[in-house]
Amino acid sequence: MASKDRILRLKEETRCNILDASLKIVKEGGWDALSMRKIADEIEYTAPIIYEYYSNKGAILLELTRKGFLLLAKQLEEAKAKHRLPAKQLEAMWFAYWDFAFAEKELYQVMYGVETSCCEMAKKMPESEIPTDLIWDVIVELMLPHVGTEDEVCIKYYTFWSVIHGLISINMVNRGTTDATNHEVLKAAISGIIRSIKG
Amino acid sequence: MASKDRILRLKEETRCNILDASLKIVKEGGWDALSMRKIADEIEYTAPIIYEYYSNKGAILLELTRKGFLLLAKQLEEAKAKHRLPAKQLEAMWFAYWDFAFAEKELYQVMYGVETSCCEMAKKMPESEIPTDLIWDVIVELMLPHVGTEDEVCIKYYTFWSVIHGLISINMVNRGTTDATNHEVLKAAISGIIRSIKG
DNA sequence: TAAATTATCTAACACTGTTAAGTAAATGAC
DNA sequence: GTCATTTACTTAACAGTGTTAGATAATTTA
Repeated sequence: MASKDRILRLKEETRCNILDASLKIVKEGGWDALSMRKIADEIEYTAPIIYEYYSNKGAILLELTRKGFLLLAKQLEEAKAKHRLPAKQLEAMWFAYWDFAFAEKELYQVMYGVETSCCEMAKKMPESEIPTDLIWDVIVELMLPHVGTEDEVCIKYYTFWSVIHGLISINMVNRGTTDATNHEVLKAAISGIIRSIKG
Repeated sequence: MASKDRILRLKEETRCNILDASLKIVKEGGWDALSMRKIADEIEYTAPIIYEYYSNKGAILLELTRKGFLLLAKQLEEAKAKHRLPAKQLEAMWFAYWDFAFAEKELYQVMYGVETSCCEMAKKMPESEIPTDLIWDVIVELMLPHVGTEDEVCIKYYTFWSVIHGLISINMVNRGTTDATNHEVLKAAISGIIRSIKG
């Protein structure tokens, strides 16, 4: 029967509408703003209907996560296709990764567990700058006798911080790697950056 | 009056107990498990009492964040004090930073917006490995004619991923740096790692 | 002892995710 | 066509969340 097909198509469309509505809500008000009732409002149903399509809220997040990975993969492939040399491809791919993170900020957040909601004021907390300053000072000293500019120190500091914080969050949120690999990555990165400062 | 002092001391103690109770709850059940009523239970009061000490839940998180930064700073200083050469100091400080993140996992999470709760299954999602595989392949190719071992590729992959994901999350959650600095860090890191692969 | 202040709790509001039960609409069989 | 069954959808509820207002008990002050 053709009506069966039509109904199946409508169901599939609603499944898709739920995801679209969710992403819309999140883009407007952040992940905290996402609720089953708001999704229902958006698709003009009541909340329990959503459970006919997704077993719970987590399943919706999971589906968005999946879509995120597929979109990221597509953009990585496109970036790769624009070059022939592996070195150029790799560079382009990581820049594509970077661009994806900010173009699809909300997807990136749910894919890799990056919080933004909580404690907006933590940015302005003076205590948060103490660790920064401590390390900053040592970088300055390491540069001596050359007196590094603000920018030079800043770049080195963020390079350090990024690689270490990145490795930490990857291990906390996603499936990280082995302790041995972690240590190897850390050691090599730190000594590499130190060399790049001294040299 | 001495009783005034005693009361003030008791109040200060309760303020502290609230933080201790919060951290205990979080360590037992993660950040999602933290609620005003559970904190109240723990300190043997009812929920509204907490609002006499902290204006809202966010203020408690903020205070824990502050304590986290101070503890991290202390450990960085201790690590620094163990060495004389700036290079050795820097190395020791970043390793101390690493250790802090896992020893005080819950504090690190709230300090730097690292989620763990949501989507535990996302780790096992096959789609999450597609971007990894795409980049992995290019790293392998870049190593040619030398055929890199699993470990060699893994270390390079995680080095790339860490620095880029780290820079992204720092910019999303904490106060990042300028676009120019970001770009500089990215460019230098990527070409640095590529050089370390080829050389 | 009486009044005023402080400490604490109960009850409520508006939310959240989720489930069970009920109702209306469409579909099936005859 | 009518009747029974299934499907679609809603309302109501439960247990939980952060937060506030108002009532009550305890303590301090006069």
